Amino acid sequence: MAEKRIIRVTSFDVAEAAGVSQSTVSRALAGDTSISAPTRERVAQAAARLNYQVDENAARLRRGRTGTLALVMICRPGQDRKDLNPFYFALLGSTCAAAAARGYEVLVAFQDSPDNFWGHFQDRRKADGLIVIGTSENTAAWDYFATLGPATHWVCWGAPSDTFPWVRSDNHAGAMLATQHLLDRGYRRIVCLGSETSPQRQFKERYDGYAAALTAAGHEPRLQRIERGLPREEQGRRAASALIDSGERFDAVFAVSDEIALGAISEFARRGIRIPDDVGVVGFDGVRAGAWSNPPLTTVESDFEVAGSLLVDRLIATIGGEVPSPRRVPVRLAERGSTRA
Amino acid sequence: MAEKRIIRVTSFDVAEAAGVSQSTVSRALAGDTSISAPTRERVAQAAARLNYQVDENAARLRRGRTGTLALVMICRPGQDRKDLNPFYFALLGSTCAAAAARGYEVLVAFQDSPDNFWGHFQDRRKADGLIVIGTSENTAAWDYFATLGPATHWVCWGAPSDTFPWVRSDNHAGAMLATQHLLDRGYRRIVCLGSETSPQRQFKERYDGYAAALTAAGHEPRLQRIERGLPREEQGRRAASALIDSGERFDAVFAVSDEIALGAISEFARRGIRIPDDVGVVGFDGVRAGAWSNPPLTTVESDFEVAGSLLVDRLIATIGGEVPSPRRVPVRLAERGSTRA
DNA sequence: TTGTAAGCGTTATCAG
DNA sequence: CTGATAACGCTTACAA
Repeated sequence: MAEKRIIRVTSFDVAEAAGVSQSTVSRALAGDTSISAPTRERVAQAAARLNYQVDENAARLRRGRTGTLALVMICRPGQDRKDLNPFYFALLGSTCAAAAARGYEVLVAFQDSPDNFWGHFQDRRKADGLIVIGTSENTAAWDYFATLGPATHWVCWGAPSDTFPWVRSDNHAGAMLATQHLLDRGYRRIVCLGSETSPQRQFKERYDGYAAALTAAGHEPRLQRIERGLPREEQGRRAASALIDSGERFDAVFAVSDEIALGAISEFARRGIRIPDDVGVVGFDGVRAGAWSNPPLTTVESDFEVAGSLLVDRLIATIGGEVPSPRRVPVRLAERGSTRA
Repeated sequence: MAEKRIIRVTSFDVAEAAGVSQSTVSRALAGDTSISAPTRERVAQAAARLNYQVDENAARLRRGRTGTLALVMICRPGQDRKDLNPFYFALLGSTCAAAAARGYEVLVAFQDSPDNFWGHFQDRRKADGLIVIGTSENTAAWDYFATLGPATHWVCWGAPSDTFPWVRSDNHAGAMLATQHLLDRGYRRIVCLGSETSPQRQFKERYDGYAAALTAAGHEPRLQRIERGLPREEQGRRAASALIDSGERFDAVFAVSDEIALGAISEFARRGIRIPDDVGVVGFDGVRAGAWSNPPLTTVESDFEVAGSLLVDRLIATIGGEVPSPRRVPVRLAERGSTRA
C-alpha cells in the first residue's frame, strides 16, 4: 500500500474536527432530518473549514446510482461538428438545462461510426440512463442502439422507427400549420420538398401533414423528392432546380427542413424568382440561420425547451421503472419574410 | 444488509466462470501484459458470456482518477439556449471529440448565474479537470471561477483577463487578415465596429489588429463603438446606423464579431446601401448564419477543431502536473459576398 | 504468471 | 438522535 496518492480530506477528518462520528457527518451533510440542528451546524462548519467535498465515486459506488444521464449525439460519419444541424445543439443545451433542474448531470458523447458507437453507460455505472439524439440518416447508429439490452433505460430523438422509445416534434400538426399558412396567404400550387421514404421518419410525418392540409382544402399534394446522401442545402438547391425545370406551375414550396428551404431559396434567387412574390417558402425547424436569409425564412419551430424537458422526464420515468409512452413536442409558426404578409 | 438492489455481474462472477481469481480478471480485462494469452482469452470469453462490464465508480474510487473532463458553458443570464453563439456549440462538439480521442469523457454543464455557478467537479471527483467556455460578458461567472483553488486543473476559452489559463483565437492576426483583405479589394475608409473596453478581451485584440494593419498601410483607424448590454445583432444595427448618421465617409466596416456584422448588414440594407459595392463588410467567427445572409458574409474563421484539441491538451497537461502556457488558435479568411471580388 | 488481501470513501443497517 | 460496522466492486502491492 505504498502508493503515492494525493492527500484528501475525507468525512473522517470532518468527523474528527466536529467531534462526531463519520456516519453522522455523512447524514448531516446529506440533510438527514434525524440529525439535530446544533450537530448539523457543527458538521457544516467543520466541513466548510476543511473544504471538504464528498467523493462522488465512493458515494455512487455505495448508492448504486449515479445521478448522471448520458447523452449521445449521433453525427453523420466524417461530418464537421460545425455542420451539425443547429437544432440538435439547441436541444443538447435545453436537455442539459432540464437535467440540471432535476438534479442530474449530463455526460456527452458525439458518435458517428461503428468504431465509436458505444452505449454501455448504464452497464458501466457511468450513468443511470441514456438519451440518444441525432439524425435518422445514420442507420448504422440506430442499428447499434437497437441492440442495447432491454434493461437499458433510454429515450431518443429522431428515431427512424416506432420501436424506439422516442420523443418527437408534432410534425403532422406543424406541417399542417405551414401549409394552412400558405393557403391563407393566397398560395395555391404548393409543392412539398422532401421525401416519404427517408429514414428520417419526421420527413414522412411532415409530408403527410402537408398532404392532409392541402387535400382538405381541395388541392392536390405534390412531392418534389430530395436526392439522398447530399448535404441538406444541396438537396434543397437541386430539388428547387428540378422543380423549375419540370415546367409545372407552382407558387409555393413547403420544405421538410430549414436547411432544405434555405438551399431552395438560394436556387430561386439564382434563377431570378422573387420570394415571397413569385413563390412562397416555408421551412421546418427554426434554425438561427433562417432569420438571416434573404428574405428571412418563415418556418415551423419546435419548442426545444419542452423537447429537452420531455426527453429528460421520460428517461427519469423509465429509470424509475415506469413505462412511459412516446411524447410529442408542440410546434408554432414563425412568420417571417419568405411568405406574403 | 437487506437492501434491495439489482443483481449485478461482478468480476467475481467472471472469475468463477473462468476458473481464475478475481484479480486476474481485473488484470486480463485491463490488458495487463503479465497475463498469459490463454488465460486472457478465457477471461474475455467468460466476461462476454456474462455481459460483464466494469463498474466505473468502483474503478475510479480505487484509482483516484476519473477519466472525465468537466465542461462548463457560460451563458448570458436568462438567455435562450438557442441564442448562444453557435461558435461555442461548435467548440463544445470539437472539445468532446478531442477528449474522446484522448480517452476522456466529458461532463457538460450550462451555467448562467450566481445561483448555479458551480465548479467543484474536481473536488468531488466527478472529473479530473475543468474546461470553461463562454462569453466574457458574464463577469459574475468569471469572478466565480477565479475563486477556484490553485489546486484546480482548468483551462478556459474567452477569459476576460490574462490571469486565467486560456486558449484563444489568434485575434490580432485574424483582424489584420480581414483588414488587409479589405485594403486589397480597394476599400480605403475602413471603420471598425467594436470596442476596446469590452470585457470581451478578444474584441480589444481584434481592434488592435485592425488598427495595426490600417496604420501600416498609412490609413487612419476609426472605431465605431457598440453599445453595451444589447444583443450583438442589435449592437451591429445601431453601430451601423450611428456611423451613417455621423456623416463621415466610409466604404467598409470590419465588425469584431459575425453577429455584429450581420446586424450591420441588415441596417445597411434597410438604408439602401449596397453591399459590397457601396460598403464592404467583414466579420469574425465564421458562424453558420453568415453563409446565408444577403450577401453572404466574408469573415475570419477560427479553426475550432484545433481549438477543441488545444483546450483538451492543455487541460490534460495541467492534470499531469505541467504548467503549460497560453495558446493561440490559427485563423483563416473565408471570402464570401460581402466584399468585392 | 497468478493468487491473496488491503484498501479507496462513502451510505445504510442495526443497535443503543 | 447518534455511533459502530458492514458492504459497494474494483485496482494494485506483495507474496508465491
